Amino acid sequence: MKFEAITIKDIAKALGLSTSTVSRALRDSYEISPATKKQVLEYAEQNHYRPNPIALSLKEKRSRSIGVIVCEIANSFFSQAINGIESIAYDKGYNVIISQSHESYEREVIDLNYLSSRSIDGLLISVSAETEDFSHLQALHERGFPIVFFDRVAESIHTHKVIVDNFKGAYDATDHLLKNGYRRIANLAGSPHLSITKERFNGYRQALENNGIPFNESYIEYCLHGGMVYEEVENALNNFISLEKMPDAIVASADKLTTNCLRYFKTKHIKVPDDVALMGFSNLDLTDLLSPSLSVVRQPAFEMGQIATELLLQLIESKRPVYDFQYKVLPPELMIRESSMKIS
Amino acid sequence: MKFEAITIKDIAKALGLSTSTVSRALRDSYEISPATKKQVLEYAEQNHYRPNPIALSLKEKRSRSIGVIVCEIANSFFSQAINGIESIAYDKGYNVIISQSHESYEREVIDLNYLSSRSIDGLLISVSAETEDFSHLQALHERGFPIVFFDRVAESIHTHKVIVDNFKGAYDATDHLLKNGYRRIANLAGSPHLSITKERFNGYRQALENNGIPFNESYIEYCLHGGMVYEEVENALNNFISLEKMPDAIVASADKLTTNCLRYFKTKHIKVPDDVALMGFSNLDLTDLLSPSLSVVRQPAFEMGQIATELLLQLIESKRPVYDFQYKVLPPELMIRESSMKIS
DNA sequence: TATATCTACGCAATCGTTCCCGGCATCGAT
DNA sequence: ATCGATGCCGGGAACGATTGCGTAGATATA
Repeated sequence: MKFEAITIKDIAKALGLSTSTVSRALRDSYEISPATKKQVLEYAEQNHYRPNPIALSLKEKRSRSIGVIVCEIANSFFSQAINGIESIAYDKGYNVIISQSHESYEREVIDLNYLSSRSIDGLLISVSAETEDFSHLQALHERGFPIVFFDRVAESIHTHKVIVDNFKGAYDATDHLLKNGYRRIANLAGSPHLSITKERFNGYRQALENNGIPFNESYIEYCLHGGMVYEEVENALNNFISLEKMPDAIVASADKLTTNCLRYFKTKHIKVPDDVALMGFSNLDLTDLLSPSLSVVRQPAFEMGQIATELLLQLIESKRPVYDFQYKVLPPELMIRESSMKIS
Repeated sequence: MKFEAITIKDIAKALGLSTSTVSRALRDSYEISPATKKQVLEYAEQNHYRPNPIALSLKEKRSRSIGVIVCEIANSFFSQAINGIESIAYDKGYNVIISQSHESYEREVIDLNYLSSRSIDGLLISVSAETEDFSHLQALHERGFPIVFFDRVAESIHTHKVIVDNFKGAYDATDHLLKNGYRRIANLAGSPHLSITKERFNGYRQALENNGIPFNESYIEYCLHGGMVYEEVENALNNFISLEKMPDAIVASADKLTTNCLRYFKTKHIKVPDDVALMGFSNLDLTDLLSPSLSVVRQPAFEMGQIATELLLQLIESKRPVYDFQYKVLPPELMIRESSMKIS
């Protein structure tokens, strides 16, 4: 099925004018007589003329659209971040093209190639859990392509980055559990390749240390797919509960880890927080309705999306190369509920 | 910051060839000598040459991208549907551009104008809760632009549509509540403009009728924003509980209605299902972890996205106008849990 | 040797739009 | 009457890639 839209040429032919005149009339140029303008404008209106954005992109060498690569949009944190991205992009007249890596490195590379071949003016990315090698991004960045990282960043690439204070988030969560009497606190961590996993682990560890609790190697388990696959959470938790000294509390380092953790305990009839307390990173809107209601570390996802987009557009619209990159760190928010209640 | 990518012209100039030769060499044409091909291919590889998709779009009069308009991506049903859309589009080499209407008619019109001005080859849409007037879509459709509706359809527009059997979903949910002993069943409905709201209401009403229960006008409340705004759910439920004969069960017709309903009851310390049972449409992955766990009508969102996309691509790639449109109705799935337990 | 055939490339148009450059009227001033 | 200014408009190149057609030069055939 062909959808042939009207062009400036069609208008010119119909009205016996040149394309230049029509173009100028449509852009309200002073060089065109009011009569001609009126004629052109009316004809364009009647025939639903819309400038072809593709032709404009070709001429202007910009598409006025930005690409976004995240692991999953069906993840509260990312869908909220995307809302933030969209809110800014929309205001500035940019289109947003979203791709999902589904936590796969291979897919991330494909998405990147797809997007970067000049159909987007810049990229916002939160790397996949599998990604260890950042050379695909590095290469693009070196050739001057605008890239801004948010949440999961590539430390080796020197550009704008927007993250939450993951150290503080994990520190505060762990500290809160300690204050509530828990002593054997485990860390259910995401992919070891991710910057956020390391930062969160460091916060967790520092809180233990500051409270005089020695770090126990068997109290950390990594989930390569960040909790996307239930079995990997199941295995990790099986390991925890089969320890002689089973943990009495868990700090989960990602959204899916937190909820799948709860699902595991429910399945195994392990009571939260009586048998084991739970506190995790999550941006779900429903954590207050869960059973038990979940104590969480919440990230300002919407704001992160907004700030990252502002930085990207700034990069895109800058006349000269930018070397002064920003590293924005936003505060997380602790929301205390039932799952981390004081030990009785 | 400018990102100037290499073009076929640059290669031609560097190698002392014409652009035609370079183009043909890159496409492995038989007309080009092996030596030249090798030279061109190597130079292109070294300099990261990628064909400019915008130039190709201009020439081929197609962008190989499709637009999607939904109310919110931060909604399980839609994010799952988008995953389905993406899975098919990706396989067929199409880009997906997502826009959110945020349940606003005005925003939907803007999104549509933005997308339709030839930067997309076709559109998948689930209309906003506010939308009563479909002329913006009608106009586009009449001019031959490929459109496929899913979930929330415009009845008056004759094109492919993919929905779930909303009547059956609501019928079965209501019937289930009746079988479990509930008699005063209310319907917390979404926007009265939406096709799905009407279909679900009809299912609800028919189930009552078939079980010999008269329909009570005060047992239906509409929420114009489909539950997006908590206050509107609050008002509706305030009306229900202030009735002399308060409902003993509620059928909620949308995701946000269902969860906000639960939130309301939790806030008011109304016990579910002891004081009032709850059953709703929802595609959340966490309904089993809520307190109480929720009985829901689940839609095959992923499959809906896939089917809608297949139909759209079929429309886009069809050589001649299509007049034989499909109306796919998929079965919903009832998931029974605690919130609709048998009356004791 | 003259003609036909084939190889390997270049020219130019095309997609829709913008914009520089130019040009033809008309008008007022000298 | 001539000149400059101004108003109004058209021609054509450019953006990047593809492709039908033309053709120079080499080789093969008669």
